[in-house]
Amino acid sequence: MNVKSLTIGRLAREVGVNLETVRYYERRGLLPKPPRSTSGYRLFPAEAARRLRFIRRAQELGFSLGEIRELLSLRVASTAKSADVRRRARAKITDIEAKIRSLESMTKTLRELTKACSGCGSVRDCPILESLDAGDK
Amino acid sequence: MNVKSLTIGRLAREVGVNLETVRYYERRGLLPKPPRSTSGYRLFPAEAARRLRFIRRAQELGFSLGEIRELLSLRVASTAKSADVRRRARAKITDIEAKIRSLESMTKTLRELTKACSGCGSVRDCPILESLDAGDK
DNA sequence: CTTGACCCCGGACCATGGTACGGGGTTTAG
DNA sequence: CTAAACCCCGTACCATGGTCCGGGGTCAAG
Repeated sequence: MNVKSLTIGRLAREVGVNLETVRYYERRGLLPKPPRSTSGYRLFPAEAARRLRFIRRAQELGFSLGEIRELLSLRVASTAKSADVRRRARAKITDIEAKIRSLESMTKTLRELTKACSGCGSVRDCPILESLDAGDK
Repeated sequence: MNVKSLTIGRLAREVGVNLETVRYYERRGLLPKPPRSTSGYRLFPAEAARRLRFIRRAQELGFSLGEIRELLSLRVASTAKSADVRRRARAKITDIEAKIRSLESMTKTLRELTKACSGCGSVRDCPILESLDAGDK
């Protein structure tokens, strides 16, 4: 209450997730355990909302909760050596760049598809459709 | 056997997935039902392997099997109107571009993190760590 | 001081995406 | 011709990521 804290219900509504999901993430260690009011209510700091949004965004990008925990731990690992954090961050960068390349090859193919089909009447006449799964890096 | 077909086991090994997974994808409509030998064995065309690799890659990028089926259907929808395929392809392009932007904001933050920390001895001294979840688009 | 909205917790339940099992036929190398 | 290796199918089981339930306490408005 001292600064500007959120109850679990407010937090969940603000971010647009189920209340139970917030508790679940806390159990799984993705959200730090918040302080409690005298009656036991969770009092989340405002930044918990940013963290929660980050988690959801990362999930949509194909990261598992375990991987997301790793990503988040990069900013929290106060005991780890800087060199270790850098190494792990670089590994993540490499992973993410591979994802970006895959996604770019998908959009490229899809763009060719929409362009090449502009003139066709029926899709069965479009040979370009054959190429969609060819984008192996 | 006529052209160059694969048994389910060969296909699975070639792509590096479990044999049961191939059957599962067939049930879910992600792989077209292959012709069968007289004794009932599946005889997959060589391109099934490409399709299977596409599926796995798309999964790593956060697409559900349902979404992947939609992506794949763009090249197969022989009854659909070209205009419809174009519309759906454009929608997918928009989705994918949003993913790319999210991933880019992640790598950007991670890169700042590795750069800014180059001089720090211990991570607790690095204020830049605070920024990791700030990349809201 | 009650009523409705909120919170607590543990445990049951659910959907997705597989993976394993097991009884039975097939194929192929020796 | 036989054993190993493969394939068939249906069904059961599993992990992940939630979601719901229900009995009970709490808080704020009227």
